[in-house]
Amino acid sequence: SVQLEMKALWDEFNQLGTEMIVTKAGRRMFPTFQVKIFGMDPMADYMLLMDFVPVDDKRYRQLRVPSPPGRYAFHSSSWLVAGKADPATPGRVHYHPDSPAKGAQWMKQIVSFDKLKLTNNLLDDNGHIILNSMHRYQPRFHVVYVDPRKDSEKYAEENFKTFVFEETRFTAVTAYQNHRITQLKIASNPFAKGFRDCDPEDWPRNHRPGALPLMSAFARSRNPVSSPAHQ
Amino acid sequence: SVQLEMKALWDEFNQLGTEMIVTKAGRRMFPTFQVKIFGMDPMADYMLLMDFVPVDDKRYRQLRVPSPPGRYAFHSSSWLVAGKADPATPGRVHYHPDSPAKGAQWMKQIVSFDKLKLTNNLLDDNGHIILNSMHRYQPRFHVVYVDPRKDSEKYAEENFKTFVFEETRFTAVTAYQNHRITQLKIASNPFAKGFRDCDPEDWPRNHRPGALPLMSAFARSRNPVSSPAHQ
DNA sequence: TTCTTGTCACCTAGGTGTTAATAT
DNA sequence: ATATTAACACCTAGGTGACAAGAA
Repeated sequence: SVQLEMKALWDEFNQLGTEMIVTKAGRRMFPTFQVKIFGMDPMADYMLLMDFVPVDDKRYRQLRVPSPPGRYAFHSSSWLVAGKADPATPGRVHYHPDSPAKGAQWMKQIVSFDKLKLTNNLLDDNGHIILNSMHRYQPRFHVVYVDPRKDSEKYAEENFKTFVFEETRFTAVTAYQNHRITQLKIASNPFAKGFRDCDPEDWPRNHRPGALPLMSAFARSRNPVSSPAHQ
Repeated sequence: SVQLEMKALWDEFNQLGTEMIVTKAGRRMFPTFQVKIFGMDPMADYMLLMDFVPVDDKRYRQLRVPSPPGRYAFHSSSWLVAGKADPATPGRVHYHPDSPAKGAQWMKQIVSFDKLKLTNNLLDDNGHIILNSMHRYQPRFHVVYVDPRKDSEKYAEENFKTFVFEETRFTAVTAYQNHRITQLKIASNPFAKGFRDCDPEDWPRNHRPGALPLMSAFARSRNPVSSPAHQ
């Protein structure tokens, strides 16, 4: 059996509609897909891998609602269906880099897929997972028992187990659409700490271009949802 | 067969008398021990590992010669035998973290032992290699064929191959003894770039101690010991 | 006196969202 | 109008020798 790590965080993102950035060079997922594994044969070899399947055959677009007077941008609200899915991307698979390894090794600590990267480059030759932007995907986790028997191909069915956590579904995007997702990423991803503005210490400091005093809430976000007190 | 990478650099260090820092927390080697491997069975599994054996049973100390007037320290010259070796350290072994892997995998690129760390902490529990400071060591590289036969222990001898490169010998130290070794490390290790002072570009900038004008030597130190010009 | 330890500024290496410019 | 790209400041994470203080 398999237990998803950081489930609470995944749930929080999923409730808002998780988005994952895809770039030409490849972008890691956040949250990272991590699991605890139970019930393996400690002495047997296993391969661990992930793939991503389309949740539906739709292409999405964001409904942008002009903000009320006093806000300068748009308020991203809900996703609309923009049409039928683009042609499917190459169905790549990501093997956990420690594969193959013994069951004991896999079970003794959390298994983290933090080397996995997502790209929208159909011609990617770095072995990254290729996804269509503005499409929804379901990550899947597979465990393959490395069968020592000569005719192991015959038993592929029973040596293969798949685990799906629906709370890890996401929309692939090239730029965040939902400002709340952006804020949750900034709040929870250590690498985005530079964009937090509620840190109790080391203020003031250098700001971004256009960041005036009192305006910083807006300078930091393209689609501010609510800030009653500027001007 | 096995080919040592960066042999020219190893030779350069060896000519001066290579020193490797050991710390409580563990310090990487520089140069890093890296090899190219040939002649494996591409489909067979191998374990790759390193260990370190004493070159002799001596403890060393540095002969320090006072510098000529105008220099503020000592000029380290040659090593003297300080007596018999200290009690041997636990003879640990470092498995390359990709072990076990197929011959094809090992041969298709340079194998780098850059995760290997040296420590002088006899109680180390991070799995680092434990060495005695002021003693000389010879790194050894071992290839173990993972024998699929049930009675593989019987064939341990023939499934085991050891490679020794004498130019990788070094003295373990807690602080560099030979200033030329320090300079060569600074010149060739990217992580020590901050201590180079002959960079052809981006000058002027903050200098190192000893680099004139005269005062900059002290600008870098936290607790200037003697600065003729500041009260 | 000689060797060891702990802390530091300064790097490498690479993961963030931001932003302006570009593409569709 | 919407989506994508590329450069960027700002982080995390961790590898350097220098240095002062401590230990033997």
